[in-house]
Amino acid sequence: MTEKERLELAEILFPNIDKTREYYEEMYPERELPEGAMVTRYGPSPTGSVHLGNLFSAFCDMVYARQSNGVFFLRIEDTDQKRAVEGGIENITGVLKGFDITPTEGYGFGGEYGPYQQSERTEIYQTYVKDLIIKGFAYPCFMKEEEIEQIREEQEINKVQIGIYGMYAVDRDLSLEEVKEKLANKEEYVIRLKSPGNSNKQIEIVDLIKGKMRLPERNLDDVLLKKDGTPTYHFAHVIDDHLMHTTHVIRGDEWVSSLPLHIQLFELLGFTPPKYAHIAPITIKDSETGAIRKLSKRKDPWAGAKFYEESGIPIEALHLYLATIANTNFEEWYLNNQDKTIEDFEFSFDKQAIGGTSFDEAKLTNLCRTYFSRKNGEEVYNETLFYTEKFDKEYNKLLKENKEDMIQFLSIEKDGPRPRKDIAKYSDVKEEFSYAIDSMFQGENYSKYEGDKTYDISLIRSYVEELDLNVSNEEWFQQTKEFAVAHGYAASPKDYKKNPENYKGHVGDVCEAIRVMITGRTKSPDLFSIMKILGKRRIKERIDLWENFNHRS
RNA sequence: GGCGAGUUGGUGAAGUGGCUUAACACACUGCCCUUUCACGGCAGCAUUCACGGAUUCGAAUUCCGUACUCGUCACCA
Repeated sequence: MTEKERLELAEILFPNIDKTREYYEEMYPERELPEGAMVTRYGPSPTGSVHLGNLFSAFCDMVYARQSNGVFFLRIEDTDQKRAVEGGIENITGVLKGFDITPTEGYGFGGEYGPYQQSERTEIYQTYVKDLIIKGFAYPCFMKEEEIEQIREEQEINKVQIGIYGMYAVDRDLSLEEVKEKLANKEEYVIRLKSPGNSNKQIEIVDLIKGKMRLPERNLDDVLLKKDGTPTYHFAHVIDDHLMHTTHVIRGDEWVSSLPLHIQLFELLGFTPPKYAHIAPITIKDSETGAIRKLSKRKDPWAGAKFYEESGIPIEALHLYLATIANTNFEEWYLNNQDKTIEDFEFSFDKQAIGGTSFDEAKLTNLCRTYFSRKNGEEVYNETLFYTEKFDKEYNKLLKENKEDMIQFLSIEKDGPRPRKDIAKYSDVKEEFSYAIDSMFQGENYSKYEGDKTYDISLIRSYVEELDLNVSNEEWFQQTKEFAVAHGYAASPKDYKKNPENYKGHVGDVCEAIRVMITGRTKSPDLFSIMKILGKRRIKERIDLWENFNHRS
């Protein structure tokens, strides 16, 4: 086709497109940003619930943009209406907010480079396609599905490259008359790229994470515009990331094989391609088969973003975990810089794992424990209150009614250099501090106590009579020791171990009896602190409770 | 099948030719501390980096081959 014919063809195909590329280039000028600022983007499809892997890539986008004073924008990639799910977009923005991964721009966040929803940008894509047709880099292809399938089979038999290219691209060189005729017959068509590539040649691509890669040049006539006039991912990516001035494309590594196409498209359109960073998927070793596979929403509860919120895993702890898988040196840095936060860490692409990252649940749990141990009682109280507001209304009410007590209990052993690590998630508070709320304690009684020891109730009663709660922890323990000795117990476990026959037990046994009676558990934070908060009256009530409970059973 | 990437202890992993008799963390085990549980301290936990070959005075690190794993080969993203 001559240039004149291509011009005519473009007008026939896109009569309603009256803008030019220059129009859009002018509309979306270069961003004015500081030197080295990265512009990243998260481009989810609203096709269902958000996966941990999506969250991870969004997290990376955020972190790199933030540390370089750049821009992190959200773009909804909804070019496939067949897969769209009702409420999908709201779900995405909701999850991002919930996880404190907040774009600085984009769908629902404002910005000058919108619309940030691909289904709203059809005209833009078509403008550029029209331009490609005029330049002879694209053409309408009328091939039917069956036809393509047949070619594919033939290619498989002949063991040649599969796809539409070269001699298989039968509509590549249709004359204007032929196109007009098919159009008149209302034949459906897609717009394909007229690829100038040669698959025997290789191109070298530098990926920020994976390093240098040699890939064959793309020689396939890929689809640019689908039958319904909407773009494919590849085309939309190139147009959008150019117009939105993305500097760093961070995405899953399932895209590396289409990289040559993307590069080719950028070149053909006369754009400078962005830098690419392809991240490996988060994997897991299947507990049954032992095979390494992608995290699956069906099999692994922690694959879905909802899981973290529901089970009460603090967002900040999850960020910590995402940071440790994002940069392999983060974990050690964080450990050595306890006073710093994620924002103080400088992430870099070359510290990012090239192979698949395995999900390590134990490590996440540990991170959570560390997180909680660094929070004071009031913070834990407030955050737990927030969590239960949504997921445990009943307990939420109790927490509010017992605020003063709760904060005191949650503050035990918090001020020292060795804070306790007994909470891993908000939902643990209820169980770990089950003794903190009277009404709950009475309700549950001692049914969860699994020990089989019997304790000397009258001994503990007389202990409580003598008990002085207005002394220091050291004095209290000294007095407890004296009490123990006076009643035939050893003052220390060591004494007891030396001559067990001389004693009924040791101080620890006395303390255990008290602990079990007033908390219903064999382990708890500092006993004296608990007794102080409880006060004598409530301690006595609980001993009565224990007695009644034991008599019944 | 083609193309690309990966393969280091129970786990996550550091490591880019000599400083590695393989860091760090988690888990686990033992001991210590201790009123319980934790926390903390000490010690143990890969003589070896998928396998085979090559280069080199020297390789987990470079090269070739094999195996396995993952990704991709749509008018889905």
